[in-house]
Amino acid sequence: MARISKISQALPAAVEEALIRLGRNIRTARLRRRLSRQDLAGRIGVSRQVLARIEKGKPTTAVAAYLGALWVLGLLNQLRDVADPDRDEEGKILERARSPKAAPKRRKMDDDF
Amino acid sequence: MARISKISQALPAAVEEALIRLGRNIRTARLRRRLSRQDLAGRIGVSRQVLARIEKGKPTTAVAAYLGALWVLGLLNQLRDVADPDRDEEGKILERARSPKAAPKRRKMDDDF
DNA sequence: GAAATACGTTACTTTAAAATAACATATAAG
DNA sequence: CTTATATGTTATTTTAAAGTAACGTATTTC
Repeated sequence: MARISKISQALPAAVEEALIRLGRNIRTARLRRRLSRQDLAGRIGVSRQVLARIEKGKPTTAVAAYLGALWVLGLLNQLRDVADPDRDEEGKILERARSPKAAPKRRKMDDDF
Repeated sequence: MARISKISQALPAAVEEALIRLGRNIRTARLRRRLSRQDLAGRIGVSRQVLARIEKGKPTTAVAAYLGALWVLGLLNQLRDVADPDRDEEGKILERARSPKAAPKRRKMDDDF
């Protein structure tokens, strides 16, 4: 980043929580696998300091570092469904409400005699 | 970032795919909600150029920007389970194998006559 | 006790991320 | 046709992210 990026200054509480939880989870998964910070960081391709920041949930760290950690730990697949359009019920409703494309027209038109 | 951060240079294919999919999903969710880039970016607290990078799945963008987008779109909750220790079956197995704490000891010891 | 390892913290340097602005085109609205 | 909006692209400046190194302490291993 750089230039503060307002988002990282005034971080929504929900985002901060999500980051801290994610970092903690990554740490737990690392310890269970008996990997040192140096080890995991090396496999991800970052320095051990960056991994330390990830485990603390630092908001300004590159997304690829987080995902790389998940990948090395074999947990990346759990990200597949996140924001999946098929599961976005609210979004689907909004879209339907907007474009009634191919409404189940019954026969011709005005056949509601 | 800065200083290249090896991770973003030689990005594992799986991570790249995950990022591209995530960006595409964010874009889809935005369009469904009839939000312009400017709009969504403003609510996240980043410039519209940064949102454009997110939707392209740029690996070097701050994790908070991605999560902020999910948050504004109401999709952040889907991240709760990612890397959840309770769901990390592999990790749990590894941990159990290491510390046989309270192994279901049958009665005393050496009672396998 | 000595040596090795893990991890936390700090400081410094290098590099690029993000903000901002200015330009473009495409499309929708008037 | 004109205007407004949305998006894409590029360039410049500012700022801090990441690498690196050097400290520290705690724990483990010999």
